[in-house]
Amino acid sequence: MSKTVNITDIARLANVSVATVSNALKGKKNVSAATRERIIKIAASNHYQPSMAAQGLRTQHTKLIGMLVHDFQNVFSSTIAEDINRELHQRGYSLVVIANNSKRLLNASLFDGLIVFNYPASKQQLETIITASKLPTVLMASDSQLPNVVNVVTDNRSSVIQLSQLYEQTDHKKVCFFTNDADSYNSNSRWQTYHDYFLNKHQYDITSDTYNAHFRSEPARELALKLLQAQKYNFFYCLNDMMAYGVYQAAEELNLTIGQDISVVGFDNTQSHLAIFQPKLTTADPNMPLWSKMISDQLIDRIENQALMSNRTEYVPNQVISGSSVHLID
Amino acid sequence: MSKTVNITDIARLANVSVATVSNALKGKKNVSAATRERIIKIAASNHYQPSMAAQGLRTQHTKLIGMLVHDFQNVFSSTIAEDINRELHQRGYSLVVIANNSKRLLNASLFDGLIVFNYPASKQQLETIITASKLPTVLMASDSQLPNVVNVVTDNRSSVIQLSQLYEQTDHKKVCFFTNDADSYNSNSRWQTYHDYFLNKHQYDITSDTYNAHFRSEPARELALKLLQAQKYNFFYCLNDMMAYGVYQAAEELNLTIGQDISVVGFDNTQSHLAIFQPKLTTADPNMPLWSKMISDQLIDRIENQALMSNRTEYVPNQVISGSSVHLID
DNA sequence: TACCCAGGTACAGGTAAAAAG
DNA sequence: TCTTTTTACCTGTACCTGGGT
Repeated sequence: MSKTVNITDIARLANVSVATVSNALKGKKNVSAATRERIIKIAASNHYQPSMAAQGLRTQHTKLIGMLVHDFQNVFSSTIAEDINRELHQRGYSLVVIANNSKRLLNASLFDGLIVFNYPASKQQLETIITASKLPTVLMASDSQLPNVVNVVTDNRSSVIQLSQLYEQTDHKKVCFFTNDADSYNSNSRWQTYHDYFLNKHQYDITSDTYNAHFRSEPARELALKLLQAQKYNFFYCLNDMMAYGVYQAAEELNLTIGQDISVVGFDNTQSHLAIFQPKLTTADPNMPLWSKMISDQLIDRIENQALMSNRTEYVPNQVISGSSVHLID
Repeated sequence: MSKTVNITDIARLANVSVATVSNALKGKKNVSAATRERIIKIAASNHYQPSMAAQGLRTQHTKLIGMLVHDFQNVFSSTIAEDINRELHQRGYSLVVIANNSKRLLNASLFDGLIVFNYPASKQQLETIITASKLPTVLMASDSQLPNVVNVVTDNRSSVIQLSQLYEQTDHKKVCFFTNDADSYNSNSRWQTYHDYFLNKHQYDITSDTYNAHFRSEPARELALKLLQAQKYNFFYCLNDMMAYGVYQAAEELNLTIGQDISVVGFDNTQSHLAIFQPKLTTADPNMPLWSKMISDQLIDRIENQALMSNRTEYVPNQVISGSSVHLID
């Protein structure tokens, strides 16, 4: 393991001071063109790379953005990390993804900013972590009011309303709703909108037809199995796609045809390289590219321009994707 | 954004030198119990966290392991990152996942070690990156001979032989092989074993019945569609599961029943939260928990014990999972 | 006086080793 | 010997000084 070459080595090789090397490589203008050329050449041929630790220590920033995920596995089948990474990279930042059990890194002045994705801690716990980290932060599924936090969330409302309207175009009138735990932002915000819509438009309170399937497919499958066998419902509003998948499985087991015998809608347009909704699921697409861009922009604004430190919430417009999982009458 | 509290602040509050604070918090024994107690209490109540940059700069290590992935999406669809993360965390290291375009971090003395997962660069390019980084490295799909590299790879040979033997138990004798590009370690090593087996056991050279579907499902689907329509083959040896999925799709489009009309085997036991092989695919399971443990152990040995710097390759035993995707005769 | 270019120095926040009480 | 402090150091960057034109 040969010693890493540092700025002192380059200075010696170029017969200049370390300050001049630093100035030359950082593009400062108090260096003659000739000297700069020479230094750059020497640095390159010796594969010199400044130490992040030294740089970070001196400048107090690292150009590193941390993305905290609950665990690496379960996190996404979506492209979100990839999209955010691309946006940040374009702006000169690097994204690093860390899991739950590496929270210590958040308080170690390693990152310039923080993105929290799908983190299933309670809002309270999450806010403790963020406050301790003192980092400018973007939350992707929250309505936190912390001052250094921007919430960039999918605009649940408009899609839920569109999905609700399908109820008026089908003869499947026995509707139920599959939700997540009580502290889930997306579950709450979607459910509330469904609730208000059905109450106002149809004088119907959906509360007693709401079931918590934890945003996961297996609990949804079991629940749907029971409910379908009892013939209690024929329209399943699932507040995310995973649960819709559970309903698909249950239907298959009971030889029911989705879009014919029962209707199902999801949310999130969760895609997987393997796999698939057959027939195509009607769901809401969160517009990942735009979402990613808004996240990056908001976060970098916070980092580079402390003026904007007030809390805010940004809504990412999304769009309903029509499949054939709902039985429409004409 | 309040100033982060540093070791000097704690020293002042505790009326001791910074060295004593450092010693107390790091568990060094040259500090009295009373002083240590007091310092720990003060540090905790002020949420003091040492700066990684300063620590890393001084000690020349960070307890950070970088995992380089081609893109985030395909890593997170398996349990491997999560498994490795758990192992490393137990040993006092943190895993951070970075993508392709953050390679600059590898040369910045940020990581103590490097894990490369499924990185589709040529062996040559990969070795350049690793050499430049000067980091102890574990490769998960390679037979690189670099001195600071350990290859921890799935033991393709034993599984391939077991899968080959299915040929003798079926009446689907028209076999073909779906591979990846020429520089893929797993594709090559699996194919070579198939090739040798069929040549030795059946005096049959599989070369002209080999097709590159790039380890992806879509090319495999298209290829299979053509081959099935031509009725050229009825047994598809896919060198990974993605391509097997493509064959499943093609079969469904042509109303062929897997395990009945045609036989398919895969490799890797790729699981997805959504989705699924119907009927169950016969494939090889890589034993992720063991694989993860071997990776962590090997890497940490390299980092902490420079004595072991010679190159080596470790094989992770795996196991064939029998599904019903092969039509067996009794 | 002004600018150009280079070097000296303090410093970021810790830790290891030597010195001292 | 036991504690604690002093000093040097890790590797860069920001700022200031100063000679030359």
